[in-house]
Amino acid sequence: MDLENLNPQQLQAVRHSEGPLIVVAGAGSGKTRVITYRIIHLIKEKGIPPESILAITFTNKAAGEMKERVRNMLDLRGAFPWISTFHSFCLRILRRHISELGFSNDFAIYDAQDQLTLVKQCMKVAQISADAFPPKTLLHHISGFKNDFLLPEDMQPETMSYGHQLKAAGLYSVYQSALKKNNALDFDDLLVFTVQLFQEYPSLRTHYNDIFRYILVDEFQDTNGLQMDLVMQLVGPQHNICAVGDDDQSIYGWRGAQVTNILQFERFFPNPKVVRLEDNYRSTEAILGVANELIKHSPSRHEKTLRATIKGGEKVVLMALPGDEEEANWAAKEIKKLRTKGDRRWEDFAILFRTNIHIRKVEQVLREQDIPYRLIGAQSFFDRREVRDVLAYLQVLANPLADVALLRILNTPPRGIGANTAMLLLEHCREKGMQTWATMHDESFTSELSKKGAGAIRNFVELIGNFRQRVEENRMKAGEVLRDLLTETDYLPWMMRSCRTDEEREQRREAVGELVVALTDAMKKGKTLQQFLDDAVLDAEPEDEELENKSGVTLITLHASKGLEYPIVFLMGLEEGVLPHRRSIEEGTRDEERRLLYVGITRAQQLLYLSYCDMRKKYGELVRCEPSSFTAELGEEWIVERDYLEEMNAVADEDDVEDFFGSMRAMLEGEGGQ
DNA sequence: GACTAACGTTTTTTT
DNA sequence: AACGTTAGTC
Repeated sequence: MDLENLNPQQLQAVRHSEGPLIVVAGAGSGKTRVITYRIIHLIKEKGIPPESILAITFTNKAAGEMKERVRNMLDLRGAFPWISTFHSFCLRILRRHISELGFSNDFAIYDAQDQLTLVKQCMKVAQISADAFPPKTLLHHISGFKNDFLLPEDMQPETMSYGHQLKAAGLYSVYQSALKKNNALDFDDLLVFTVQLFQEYPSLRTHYNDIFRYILVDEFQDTNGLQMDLVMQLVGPQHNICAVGDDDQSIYGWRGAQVTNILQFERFFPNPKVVRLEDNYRSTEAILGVANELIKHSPSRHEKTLRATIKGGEKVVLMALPGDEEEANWAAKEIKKLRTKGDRRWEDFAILFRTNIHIRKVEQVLREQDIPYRLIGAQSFFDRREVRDVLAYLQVLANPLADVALLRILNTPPRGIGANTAMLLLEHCREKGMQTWATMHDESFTSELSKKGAGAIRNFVELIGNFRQRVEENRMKAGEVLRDLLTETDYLPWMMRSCRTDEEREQRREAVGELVVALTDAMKKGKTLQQFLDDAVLDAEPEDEELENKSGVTLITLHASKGLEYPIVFLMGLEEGVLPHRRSIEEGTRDEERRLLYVGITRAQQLLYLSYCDMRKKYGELVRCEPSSFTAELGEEWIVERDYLEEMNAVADEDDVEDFFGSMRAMLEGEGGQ
């Protein structure tokens, strides 16, 4: 293996083998390379069996990339390191062992929307007003409890002072038993139950300790308490843990991430070897100058400075604009100009924003200007209504207890089971403590209904039963069965009828078509319906090769941009209230917003444009904006401030002169002609 | 029960 | 501006 192109620090990290290792890796310091080389080094030079290496990342994208890189450097058949996200790792453990905790192994996973639906249901049961207590907030608190590994029975309401958290503590057990009744786990549960499993069954823990001799965790600054617990459990007595991260890039505090996990790593794993990667190979000196200047304002951090290996570079532009429309148009124009003059590809550009909502304006302008773009993350494929409907059908086929899914499709499309019947159904379930599916078979329930209602329920039960059987009988044809189902239930025609425009119709048809193809593919790969649904929830990016290969300008949120890099970056919306976000200002988490900006800046390789507006549309209304307070923290050395309006006026003046001569010429020519 | 129109609410970031 | 919820009508 060729280690010569690594710098001394990188080499140290790669070569270290026994005992805890922490790699503090600044942005663009070749972190991914170190991780990959380290894995390869362990296997090839130290003779470690690949399957005893576990690498954990936060996103599927990162996991996928790591797998890809390792695969390219390793021509192993069969044995391969286990590389996955925290959540999918836990999922695999739980699918095998969760029965020990009294759950059935075919549990469903609830995503954010499912969780919200369930919380709303629970709040109704517990008679909590959704007006006084926003369901989202309660859910957020429940998630907070879970991230601290607090179970419902650990709640101590008397220690809680304020209303929302207190209410959430009360709701927690209701929510948790509702999940259990639905045979479902939410995202956090995947971790909670795994930690619980290892806690209650030490032999199981030892078993996995024996399997995983070397553990590597990427983006360590983003681990929360629960994830730290899991890491501690997984790391056996040998303490062969390699944690890689950068406290300056900690941007998931709102999800319970604790920077102390990396800042005080030695508290968890004594006497770690510490390696710092401070040489940046990604960005110009100018871009790094701005980044370093900004992050100096960040309190309590590992002291470090990113050193530029690429000297000089164009100054970073800080542009003032009158409005968001102009901002988007300006970027579009600049991109077009740079592409032709600078011989760039569309893929070289990225537009970064604080929130998804802001991306829409840019998207619209790019479409108008015929600039191809790829939207990352924003409205995920799996968030589309028709996709969720179809997945709900599949979930009901896969898992008879999937109540949230069942209720979603109960009357979608309308089949005579209206609000009344649904209400009776729910009440009956609650009274008898029965599952929805079982209740629909229950004589004492159906006899309560009108003749019409009872008939509708009977038809529905028959329909689902019928298709469940058909899927069971022929897995390979699951795609076809799904298509039949959507036709026979009138779902597809019904949905098409409800579309207002042809474009919408086409999009929906496509989405459903893609889903059918994806299902068929998954079945061909030998996956179960269960696994297909797992992938849909946990890896919510569309598994769409077309989008992967699609060329174009990247539109992406700051959060989603972490770990990525682009030659030219436009970072928009540097306004007080946007970045830092209004909520962050209220909650006092400005420091995290600064790091978010830092992450954004360090994505840029060659050119960086920062911009802010005077006015921006908010809730469909024009609102005045202040430049972000962060703009004052960027230093002056590498910044050039520009004003769009002034430049336009200057250009207009030039145009006027041009116009004057033009009309003179026309006049003279006109005279000459006479 | 199904459909429509008006109303009110929403917005952080992700597995 | 866009979405979900609700009240009112057939």
